[in-house]
Parts: sequence; structure tokens; C-alpha cells
Amino acid sequence: MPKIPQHNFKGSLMVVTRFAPSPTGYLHIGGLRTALFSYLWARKNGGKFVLRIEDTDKARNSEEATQAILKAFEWLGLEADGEITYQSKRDDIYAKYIKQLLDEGKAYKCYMSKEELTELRETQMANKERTKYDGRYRDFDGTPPEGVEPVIRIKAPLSGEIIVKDGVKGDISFQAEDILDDFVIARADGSPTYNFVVAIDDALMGINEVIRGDDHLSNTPKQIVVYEALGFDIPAFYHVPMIHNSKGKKLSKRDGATDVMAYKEMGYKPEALLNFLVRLGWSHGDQEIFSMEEMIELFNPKDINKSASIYSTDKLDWLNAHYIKNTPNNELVELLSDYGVVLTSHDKKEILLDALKERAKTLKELAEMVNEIVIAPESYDEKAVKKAFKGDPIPILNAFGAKLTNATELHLPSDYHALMEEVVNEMEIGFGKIGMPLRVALLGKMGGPNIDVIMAVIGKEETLLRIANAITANS
RNA sequence: GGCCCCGUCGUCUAGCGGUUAGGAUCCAUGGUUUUCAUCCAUGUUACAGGAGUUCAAUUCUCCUCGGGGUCACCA
Repeated sequence: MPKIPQHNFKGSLMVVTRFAPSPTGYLHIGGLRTALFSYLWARKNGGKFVLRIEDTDKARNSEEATQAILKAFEWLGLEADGEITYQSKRDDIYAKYIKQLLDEGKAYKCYMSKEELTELRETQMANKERTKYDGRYRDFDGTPPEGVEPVIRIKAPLSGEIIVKDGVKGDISFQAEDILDDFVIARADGSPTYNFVVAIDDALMGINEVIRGDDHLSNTPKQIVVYEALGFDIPAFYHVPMIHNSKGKKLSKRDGATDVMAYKEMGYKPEALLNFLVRLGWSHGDQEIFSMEEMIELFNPKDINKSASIYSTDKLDWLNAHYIKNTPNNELVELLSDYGVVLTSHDKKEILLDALKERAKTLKELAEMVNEIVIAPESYDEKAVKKAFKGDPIPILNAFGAKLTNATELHLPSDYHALMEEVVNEMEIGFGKIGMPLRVALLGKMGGPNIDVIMAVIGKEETLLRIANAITANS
């Protein structure tokens, strides 16, 4: 059987995309978005979405960071295809291509010392010229200076036009003399550099659609130089505009709340975060809510915006509230266990969650709301007491307590509501006269779901207890 | 500074020569509610500026301004 070169994907219909983070920290919200776009595009086309860990910078990389990225992917349900590729394990591959380029005369050893390089740059800067390597060893065939370990530089075109065909921004033309020089592909210690290995890996892994941040746009011509030197096919590029912070700068780790897993802790659901991110820089008419199935069906990188967007989480809150509202209660019970609330055996959890899930923006909030009801108040909000105990609510509360004590068959909120109505009618008062003090007695503050719901959830005995406590504490 | 990209409500966006410039979010107001929230209704707010091209420009071209990205033996 003839061996098919891995990098030859011409004629192949399979879309292969990738996400290639360098493991220097957690998964970032911006990285997640490009990962999501890549994932969606691969899934839509029945292709592959592969993960490559760019861990060549031994000083800054950590296994921990790799695990953090994987964990975030797992939480979000983004699944990569096949084995994960680690660049750190591919040195022999890169060495082979460096040698090939050297043998073919497409790359050469440069014996310029770091000091000389710095000096050159400073001179160029002083003359207001573009700083670039001057090619002094490009055609060198003399005796190399002693004591200098050479770097390997690639012979880049000295002139001409390089066109990046970008699916988001259109064709972008660069002049070789403006942006290229013979850049380093291997350091003095022999290790390969980023623009070199990215091109090789993408080609070897069969990646034919590269979706990445547009901060890579200016790297692309360099990578194209590598593709061409090695005879690889150039993939389609989609350079996604940056996400900016409120100051209009590229979102960075310093901006806070950019760690994807922090969103879990804050109580966001994966589908809300994904939905939020897919709409940042991409849209499909007026549609705001997208299930994963819809995203896969409708996403196309051609529809990605050209302009950067500012990161603001207003809409994320709205989406999260929407998804919480539409989550079945049994699922919520499970989710809440991550936020310190165990409702598994609570007999009124359906009533409770039906009432609360309409009100929560995050799962964390939902957990707090549950606790506020399930756990008796330890203190009473001063303002609420002042307002609710303004008249003399104690006779009313006592009247209600008496009815409660005698009542049987109390199950639903409506059962408790009926008792409240009886008191209101008999004492000829407004609903607020009993509602407000009762609310303060039960929760220690104003706000919250309907009182009858609260009582149904905590039950008759607990209700009586809280009423009694409130009377003692506030009379 | 060189090179490259971008510019519609505060924010996310629709628009692809002719629209009262649409939706969403946020905010405000009203309704519903014993409270708060939800929900419903209503409202305020945008084509960066200037020249062209055209019968007609938010839409096409150029310039200006503004913003961003990138210029390593980091990735």
C-alpha cells in the first residue's frame, strides 16, 4: 500500500481544526472562544477537532496548566478527537525538518552573537530603520567564528508579496521587505521556535482550517514561508478578532474573571457560557439562544465579525438565568451539590426549586436562596422589622399561628394560603398586614418567593417555631 | 515609529445602494405581585468625520481621525 503523506490533504473533504494552547495557565475566555469556534466547525462538517499542547517553553509551562485546560474542556463538554499532541515530545520531528532545510540550502547557520544582534538593532533604531536581521550569514561560506553556537535561520523571500487568504478578513497582502527577514527556526541550543513548529505540526496533523485569534495574523506570513519551504499545503485561515476589556485592550489574565473555571465557581452553567461566547463576534440573524445542536448546525466562520468586541457580562447573566429557569429540578439538585446544597432527600424540593429557579441569575445565587429558606434566620433585618412591625402585627401572627396549630393536611402552598386568607378576612385587614411580618418572621428580611411557598417547604412545625422566635426577638 | 486589522445604540449585534436603521442586553417607566424577582408592555440611545461615485449612500472608493494587534534565540 502506498504511503500517503500525512500533510497532503488536497482533495480531502474532511475538515480538521485544532486548538493549540500553550500551558502557561488556566484556560482563558478568549482561548475558549476560538476553541469553541474550531470545535463547532469541525462538528458541523463531520470533521475532526484536535488538541495540541504547545509546551516548548520549559520555563513557563506546567503539567498543572495542561490539566486545568483539560478540566475546563470537560466541564464544558468540548471533546477533542484522538490523542492529544504534545510539542515537547516531537523534537526529533522538528530536528528532521531543520536538517532537511539545511541540506536543501533553504536554511543556514548564523553565527551572530546575541550582543552583535542587539548592536545591530540599536543602530537600526537609531537610524529609524526597521529592525531586522541583515542576512550577514545567509551566504556565508568562510570559517565560522569560534565560541559561538549558531542559530538556524530560514531563507525568507527578500521581496515580493505574501497574501494571507483569510476567511474572516479577506485577502491580506504583506510585502516581504516590510515584514520578513531570515527569522530563527532553531535556537543556539537546537530547540525549534514557535513559527516553525506551528507550521510543521499543523501540516503533519492534517489541519486544513486554522481558526485562531487575530493577534496571530502577523505571524501567518512567517508560517507561510515555512509551509512553502517544506512543500506543505497551506491551510485556510480564519483570524478571529480579539476580545477587549472595558479599556479597549486585548483581554489578558490581569483583567480578572478570565479563567473559564472561575465561571463554574460563580455559578454559571456551561451552556450559558458557551451560548454567550458563540454570540461574541458571531451571529445568526437575531437569534440569541443557541443550543449546542443549533450552534453546530448554524455556525460558519465566514460569519465571524471583523471587529473586536468588548467583554461585558450583562448578557451572560441573562443567558444563565434563562438556562437555569429551563433546567429540570432533578438536574438542579445535582448541580447544587457543587455549591454546598444537598436537597436529594428534601420532600418539597420540587416546590422549592420551581419557585426559586425563576429568580436566580447563577447557581451560586440559587444555592444561597435555598439556604435562606431552609435555614432559619439568625437575625432580623432592621429595616424590614421596622417596616413590617410598624403596626402591631403580633395579634395577627398569633391568630395565624393558632389556625396553623389546628390545621391538618397542610401540603401545598395553596393550603397555607387559604389559612392566610382566613385571617385576613376575619380580621378585616389587607394582605400586607400579615404578609410582611410573616415574611420577616420566616426569612428575617423582605424579598424572596411567596410566603405560602416558603411555609409549604419548611412545614408547619418549623413555621410555628419561626413565628414564635420572631415574636420573642422583636416584641 | 514600520507593517497589518478594525470603526452601527453604553454593550453584543442585524444590515450586504432606496429601511420610520431591526433584535437582544442594560437602563427607565407602567402593569402583574403581600415583598423581591420573574413575566408582559412602553420608552431613551447608534451609522466617527470629510470628500467623491450614484437619481440615491450606514452600505462602494479615497482621505482624516480614532481604536486595536504585531514587530524576540516567548508562544
